[in-house]
Amino acid sequence: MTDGRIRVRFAPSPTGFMHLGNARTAVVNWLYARRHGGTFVLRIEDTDRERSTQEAVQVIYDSLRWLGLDWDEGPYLQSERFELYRRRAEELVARGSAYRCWCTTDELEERRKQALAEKRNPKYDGRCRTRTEPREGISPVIRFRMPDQGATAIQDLVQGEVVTPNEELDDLVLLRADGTPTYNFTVVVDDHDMAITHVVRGADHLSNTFRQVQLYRAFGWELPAFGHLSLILGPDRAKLSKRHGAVSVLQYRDDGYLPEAMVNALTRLGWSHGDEEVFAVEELVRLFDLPDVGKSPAIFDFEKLRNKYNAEHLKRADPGRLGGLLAATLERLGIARLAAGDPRLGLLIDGLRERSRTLVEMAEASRPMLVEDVAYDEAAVKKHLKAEAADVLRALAERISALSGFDRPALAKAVEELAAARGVGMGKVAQPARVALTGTAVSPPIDVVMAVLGRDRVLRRLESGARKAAG
RNA sequence: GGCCCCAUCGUCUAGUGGUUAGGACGCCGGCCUCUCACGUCGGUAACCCGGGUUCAAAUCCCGGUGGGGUCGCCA
Repeated sequence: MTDGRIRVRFAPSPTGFMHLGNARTAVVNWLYARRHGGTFVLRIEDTDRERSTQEAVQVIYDSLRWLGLDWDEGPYLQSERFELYRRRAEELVARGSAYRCWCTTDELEERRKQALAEKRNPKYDGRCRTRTEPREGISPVIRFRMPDQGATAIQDLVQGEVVTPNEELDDLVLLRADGTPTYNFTVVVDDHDMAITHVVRGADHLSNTFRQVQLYRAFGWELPAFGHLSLILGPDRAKLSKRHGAVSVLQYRDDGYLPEAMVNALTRLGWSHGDEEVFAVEELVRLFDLPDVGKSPAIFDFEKLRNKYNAEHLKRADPGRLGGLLAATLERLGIARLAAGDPRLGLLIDGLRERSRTLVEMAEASRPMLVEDVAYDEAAVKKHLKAEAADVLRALAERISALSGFDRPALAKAVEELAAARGVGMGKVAQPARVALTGTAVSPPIDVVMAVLGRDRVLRRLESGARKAAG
């Protein structure tokens, strides 16, 4: 169960927001490390200096922290390790496994286009493999000499055995003309240097893996285990991308989702545990394992995240913690500022957690009970604040003002007793009261509404409602 | 186009040769009820197609079809 030697890493490139696919990869790596008592390493792959930004690095930290995925090592920044990669590249050149190439990007682009037009494989033709003299005014790249015979096989923890012919692999660039290293090179050097035992990433990297395997061999390094997770697809069945909208992890935080719901939903793509669907993070740590992950791609079901995972985790979350989150949401939405210990928070959580699917919904549902003025819904007024309701509301106000306590049981009792005294059902009292108190026909139980509002507001709103009903 | 991967309700999935093909989200209806929810009961809906193998195939094999990934001096 515990293997301290297991080392996994999450190695995103900081080129924008962190989307659900990256998040899933991070979650799986983290769960795998935690389950096996291993080490979770964070490495930022910022070798592309054009596209990498400091803000995007911050987004990665924020996203991981929000999800609760703490890392044991790092963050390592590849941009701080360029000298190391350069030395490694020269090492390969010295061994004859890599060579300098003076072809320009324009030339390559031209050949690629032509190959595609002739329906040939657009791989590098290897014309610089034997060239030794430089070309005037062109700084060369360093290319890896890929074997062009045979085949490369990998044993993948998720995908099983996958084999590809080596003629598919072309001589990839290790170092660009400006001396900076490329992804396929740094990933191998770093995974080796950082003693990564399990490389777990998205299946979009599967075809790169064959190239990387050849790099490991050229260096004479031991291979890590690989696990390629099938991709998360958008509703159109294409790889999840910006086009699909609402795919940034932090967007879910802002939309009122709980991180554990997110982790739960992401983990359940391709993985299951009998008929159980809702898991606490600790349960996932105990139950989740890589070999149990299926390999068919999955479409992320945004509706189920909301209706099932988030709704369920909202019901299970600690009320105190939820109170804090709700307070923050109320403030952010400009609805109200409630102090941490405000007793209304507890009442709102009790009254709303089972009727809300997100924190934002909860905050919006709290609004009528927290703001100064009642916003009357015309249909609700028309239906429930009829002439005969005026009397009921005044009678209720009378009972409320006579109350010595102002807690939920006392308030519920006041409403029940009024209904009984009048020989009518609860609905005849509670519905007009609900509209008078909140302006709408839908709210948490009436005792909760009154407890949150407080005596003064209740009496004031009951009177306003009565006047409105009387016409 | 080459190479690689995938294929059970609309979606996430259970299933590992013999099941009335199960669960969940959604949708529809009943019950509960101060509204809305929650809960609960019931319904709707799937094994991509074609060949094999076998007494028996959603399960194994082959082919097809469909979908996806990848083919950068991006990661």
